Amino acid sequence: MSSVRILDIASEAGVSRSLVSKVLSGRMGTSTVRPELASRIRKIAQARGFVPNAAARSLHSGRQDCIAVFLSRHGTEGSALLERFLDGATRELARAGKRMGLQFFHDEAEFRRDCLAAASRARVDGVLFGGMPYFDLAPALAELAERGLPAATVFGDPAAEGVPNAGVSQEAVGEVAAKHLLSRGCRRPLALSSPGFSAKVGERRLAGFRAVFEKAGAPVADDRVVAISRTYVPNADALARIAAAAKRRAIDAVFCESDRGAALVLNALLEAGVRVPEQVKVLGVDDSPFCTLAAIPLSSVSTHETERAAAGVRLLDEAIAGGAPASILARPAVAARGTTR
Amino acid sequence: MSSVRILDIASEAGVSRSLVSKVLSGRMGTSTVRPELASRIRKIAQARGFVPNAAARSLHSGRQDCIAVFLSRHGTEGSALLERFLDGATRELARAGKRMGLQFFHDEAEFRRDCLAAASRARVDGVLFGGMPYFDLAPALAELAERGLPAATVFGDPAAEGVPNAGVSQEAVGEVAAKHLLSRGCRRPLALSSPGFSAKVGERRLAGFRAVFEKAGAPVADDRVVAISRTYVPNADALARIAAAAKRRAIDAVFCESDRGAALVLNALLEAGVRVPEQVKVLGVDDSPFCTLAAIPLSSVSTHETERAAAGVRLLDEAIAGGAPASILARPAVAARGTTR
DNA sequence: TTGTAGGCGTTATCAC
DNA sequence: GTGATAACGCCTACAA
Repeated sequence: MSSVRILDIASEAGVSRSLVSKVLSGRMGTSTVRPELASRIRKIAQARGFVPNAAARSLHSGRQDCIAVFLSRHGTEGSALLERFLDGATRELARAGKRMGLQFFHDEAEFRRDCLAAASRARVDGVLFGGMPYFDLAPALAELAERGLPAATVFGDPAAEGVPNAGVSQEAVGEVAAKHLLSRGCRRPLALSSPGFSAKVGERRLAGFRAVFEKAGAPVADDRVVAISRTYVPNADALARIAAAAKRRAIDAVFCESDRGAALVLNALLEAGVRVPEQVKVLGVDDSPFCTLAAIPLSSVSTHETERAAAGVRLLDEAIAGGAPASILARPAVAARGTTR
Repeated sequence: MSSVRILDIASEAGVSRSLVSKVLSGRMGTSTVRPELASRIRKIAQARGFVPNAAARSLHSGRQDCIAVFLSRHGTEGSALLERFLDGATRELARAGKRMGLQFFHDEAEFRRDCLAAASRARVDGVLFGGMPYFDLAPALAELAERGLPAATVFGDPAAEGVPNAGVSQEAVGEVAAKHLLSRGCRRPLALSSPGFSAKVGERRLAGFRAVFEKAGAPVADDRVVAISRTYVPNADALARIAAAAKRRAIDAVFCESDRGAALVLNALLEAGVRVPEQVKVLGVDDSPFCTLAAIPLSSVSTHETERAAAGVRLLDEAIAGGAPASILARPAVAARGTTR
């Protein structure tokens, strides 16, 4: 019932525990074994389904083989952002046989109370952050560093100096979006821009977007940039103005900073009798699962969340191993669907 | 840098390790301490930020304080099912200071290769299942039992005898849906029914649905039941037939077994010029986040995934502690929105 | 080529 | 009231 130990295998094989340990780990040190004895030991271990006790191994190694994973849920409902993050992260963790202490948080208070309290070297080897933070994590990251806990982030932009991040170029998000719309013949795009969080995500995406259109000889005038709130969703007022602009043919595309926003824009356009994509094309960001369920399947810029999460785990592992890994930057890509056909 | 140990506190307080351990754990056994000494010890521990070493504690207790969480992703993209599951499960795990080994799987092969291999008493104390399984898990559960690993499931229906489940009454899903539509004046509903998995989820939801309408004197004729595939999504053909039925006023409501399906039905109806909800009401199941993003906000039956996941963790904990917890059954509830206004 | 001894940090039993 | 000691299972330097 209880697990098989090295001692059990040693007894059955009539050898010492150390020999079994060495043979099974493959690290013989200064020792040697007769090949036949080694294979007999391995066979017994296999037959009895030996798996090393995680706690004992951790106690010896001084590692917990467990990382804390803190995910901000801010503005992520339905975007599958977290699900994709976890898909990538767990794949990488499972490969390494590591465990995790997963916690979600919605705001700073919750973060300090529930998450930070659980981050100790006596429980985890490091901390991985994901989701969409909307408060400054720098102080928390400094506190973790003080506790000797390595950290890594999977955010669009790095959260603090010295903390490796598996990010995505925000300028590139705007650039690939613009290039895609240009290739579809758009010349008068409207861009929804949110202030985002401290790193000015929105501004930089917008900058990339505008730069491409500018270079193509079709600069995006200020009256075709609509500021939206931090929730990345345009309000009724903004939607009405967008629909009106579309009706009078002042715009031929809408680039939204989120799929939620894009879905709402799409609905508003259709309701106003605007034909999508013939008259106006719509492009979102995140490549959310519900894109395929929209009245017209929604095109969207993917920021490769799954792959970045896996990369984040690897960055953290490097840091835990004592390295000083550099942040990485993923290239976004457009998933083209009905709204930009 | 490295964590503070009991030994460190004992040195500072000028007492033995055992005394510190007893005082901090509050389990004094046959011992006693002077209150002032106890509080001095506690103060030192607090000041130095003492957190017991998880590995050492596990080694002593024989527990890993870690559970395996295996989530089937089958048919869950965008439904937020997994996200909600994890929200509930992690909250409960964090409360108990437990870790988890999370793994996603898509099919049986992946499950056997990636998940089952990681389930050992030497690594985890038990196994929790969630998501939507679409193959028979009974053999796997039997194998876990053989390994002495307790298991619990968070499925609609129990997956195997003797494995506690935090479920939801499938009949009740149909019942609350029917009652809701009845209360909105519907008398000629159409029901989309999928074969679901082995436990005949679809049939039982349908049975509950029909029973309520039958009792209300408006039985659901067979020609108003449309069978759909296991993916819970109607194909183009089915959508066309539904729209046609709606146009000739043969139906006044559509009850879908999933929000994905409901979203597609809604789109098909609107495209065919059917007014929703005036002419036909639409009701889904799962209360997915994208419900609020549909052309008309989608009403949906919630099966309380978050709460059930938390309950699942508690069931598993009971089983790990040696108990034989009974399965529980949640009552679904309707989240009423635009499509059943 | 094989075995012994000791330590990782915590807890529980028992002796003082 | 307090402390010494052994045990959990694994790993490794060192002895034989």
